[in-house]
Amino acid sequence: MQEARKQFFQFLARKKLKFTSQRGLIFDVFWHIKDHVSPEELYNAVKQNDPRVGQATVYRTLKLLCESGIAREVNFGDGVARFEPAFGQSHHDHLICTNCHRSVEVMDPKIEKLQEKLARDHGFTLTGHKLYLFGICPHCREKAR
Amino acid sequence: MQEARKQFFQFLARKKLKFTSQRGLIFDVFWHIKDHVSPEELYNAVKQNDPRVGQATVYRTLKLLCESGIAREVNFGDGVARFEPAFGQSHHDHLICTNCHRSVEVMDPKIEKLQEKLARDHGFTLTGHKLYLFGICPHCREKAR
DNA sequence: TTAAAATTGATAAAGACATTCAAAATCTTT
DNA sequence: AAAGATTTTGAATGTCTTTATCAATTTTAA
Repeated sequence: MQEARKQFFQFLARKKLKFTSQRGLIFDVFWHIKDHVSPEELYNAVKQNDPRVGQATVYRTLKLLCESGIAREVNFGDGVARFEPAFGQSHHDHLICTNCHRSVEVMDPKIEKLQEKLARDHGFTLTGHKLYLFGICPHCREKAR
Repeated sequence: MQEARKQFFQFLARKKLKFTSQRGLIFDVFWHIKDHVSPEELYNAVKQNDPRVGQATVYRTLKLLCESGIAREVNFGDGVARFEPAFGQSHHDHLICTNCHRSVEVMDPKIEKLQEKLARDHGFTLTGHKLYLFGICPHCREKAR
């Protein structure tokens, strides 16, 4: 059994939540996609495996996945929440093309360090952050010419 | 007349949009608050000056304020859009307490520079960014003990 | 002043997500 | 393994934010 799956089950056990086939299925489908999905996209993917699963269950399970550290919510500013695998994935931020809306995962340890320091300087204990860089990707810039 | 107001009017003129009393009032109230406001908060504040203004107009004007560079949208992840003055204000990001939801404006030129570089390294032309730092503020940490 | 065009406000609509609740599934105890 | 307690589920409904519609009004250019 994969590490992530185990972690999710352990989380459920710790919280005294029940292990249902729906939760297992939603985890599997989510984990298999390996990309950002909106709740609706995930719901559609899950339905292909079991059409009887309701979308409320997908929303509920997505919340559990986040709480257990398996998923992470990202928000590109288009009014739709998106979720991506967080467990075992190295942390990263997003560089988003405002033209074609595609995103690239980026990461700079120096920025992370400075964020820590910035928070500390204000007396905060940093628990997380979200950084979105918006710009025009090379592809769109090329096309614009 | 204030600089910001002038900029807003010039924006309207440039876009061949009309100068209405509502737009003037919404600008004034927004500018006077000098803090993040949700559309609803702004709507309520505007109503105190003129109860006949509709909330659709507030939403519409808020969009214009953003387009004209007067306002900037921020999103603390609580499902409500918030807007803050952007004109004449130096750029900053937000450090948000996940416990009491209060926010502090922060800024680090080194981080800004590194963001530029990060985008450039991926061939992107950076047009903007949003950075949210989440943590526990000194006040809440103290109370927790 | 008048006509063309944009704007307004009330209302309805859309869209994402949360809640409700009876039925079903899971877990615990025996 | 049966029963009882408890949680979860799915369908429907509700809520909340934001957007669209449209007739009436206001602004602006001529």
